[in-house]
Amino acid sequence: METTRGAERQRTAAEHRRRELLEAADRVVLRDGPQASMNAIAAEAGITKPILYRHFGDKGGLYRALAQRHTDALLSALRAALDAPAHRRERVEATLDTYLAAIEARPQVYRFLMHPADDAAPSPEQGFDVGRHSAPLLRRLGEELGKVIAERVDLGPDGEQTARIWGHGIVGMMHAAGDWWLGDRPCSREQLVRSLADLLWGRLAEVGDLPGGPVF
Amino acid sequence: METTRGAERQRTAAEHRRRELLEAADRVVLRDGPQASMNAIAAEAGITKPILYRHFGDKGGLYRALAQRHTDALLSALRAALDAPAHRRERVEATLDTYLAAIEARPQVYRFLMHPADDAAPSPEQGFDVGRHSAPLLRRLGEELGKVIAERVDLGPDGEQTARIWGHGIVGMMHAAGDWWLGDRPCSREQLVRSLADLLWGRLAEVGDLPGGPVF
DNA sequence: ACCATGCGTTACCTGCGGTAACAACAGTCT
DNA sequence: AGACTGTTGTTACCGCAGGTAACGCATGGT
Repeated sequence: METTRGAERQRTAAEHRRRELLEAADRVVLRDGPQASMNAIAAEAGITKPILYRHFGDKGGLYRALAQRHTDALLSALRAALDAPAHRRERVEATLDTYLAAIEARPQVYRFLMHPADDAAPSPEQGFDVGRHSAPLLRRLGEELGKVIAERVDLGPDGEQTARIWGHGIVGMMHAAGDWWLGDRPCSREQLVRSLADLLWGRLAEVGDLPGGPVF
Repeated sequence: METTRGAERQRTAAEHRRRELLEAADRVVLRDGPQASMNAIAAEAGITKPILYRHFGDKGGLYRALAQRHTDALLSALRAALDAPAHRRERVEATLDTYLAAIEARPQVYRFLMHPADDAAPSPEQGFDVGRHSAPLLRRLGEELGKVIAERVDLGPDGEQTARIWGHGIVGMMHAAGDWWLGDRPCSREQLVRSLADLLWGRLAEVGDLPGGPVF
């Protein structure tokens, strides 16, 4: 019964191949951005399209596999920042800074993760399928952060719901501010981090009106 | 010299035509989502592709024109909420609610605005052009809100910078939370609005730790 | 009468995602 | 050994998208 060992060897070989293909895809995405074509990826890997399709099914499959690697990496970095032994404010600042540093270091990857072209199947369903399309990374980050908040912070009844809302909200804040900052570079990373943390710390509620504002 | 009058009449006719085309495109986008094809739009308008291209240049042009209409509409609604004569907290809640109500009412339009396929030109520039691609609507909203904050709130030195950061951050928060909420519908709109406003009001900084958290 | 201009068409090109259909080679079973 | 099976790779193709060139046809100014 040599089949099992042979099958196993073939399986590990396939996984190895898969990793090679993903690395090639990575290089192309890093170069061409999110609209990298399957042809280009296949060429970079030194093979032709159908092999890619045999390994990943369709473009969405490849992109999902590719995205998961980076998402996992980013998530573990963020978790480290969230888990640091420090006060809450410092942890929040560290998390923001980790995210911003990551997108600053590899903008093309970030761009790919956030805007994976269209991916989603044509989905002839009539119902609103809004949401499934948009950057799975954002969703995952939001859910993850929501879980962490729910675990660590005492929000009373309905706390879990609130924590999820906050998780998605904070991630969205981080993302949009980071996206804008990465484009225009209007200030240093430190200042951006501090301002966002200030926002989360309720400074908006505390500061006074300027003259000429509404009467109330 | 009849040319001027004739030219003028033709110009207004062209503008009229343009509006008709935009309305047809609107209908198709409302039905097919953001991946509406030029062929489909032309068919809906009762004409053929080249006319569309003569009017709007390329797909990006049409989509930009289409987006601006909706963006303007949404922006004016938001401005109304921001300008209401009420306390800051109420204005913030009203703004959040206005946005959420809008995306709830017409998800396909919202989806189109946020993810206009690829739009951006192939841009052979080498430098990172990150940012220009992603939803111009988010940028515009962020800038707009930043301006309003800078006008109304006293943030001391560097206030304008801070206001812009906050503008983009808050808009991103609203957007991500709204996107998630629209997909999963985990709670009522009122609760979402209240939780987000709470977040902006610094509740994250105030609430206590749960037992079992980090030692610090 | 003439011709410039704008609206509209048909027919085409390119490049994409995706899929047959077939060639070559490994190891397996008898 | 030799037939059998499954994996790896190829070429050639389909359908559809965005985009364009070349041509008909009306209209209105000179």
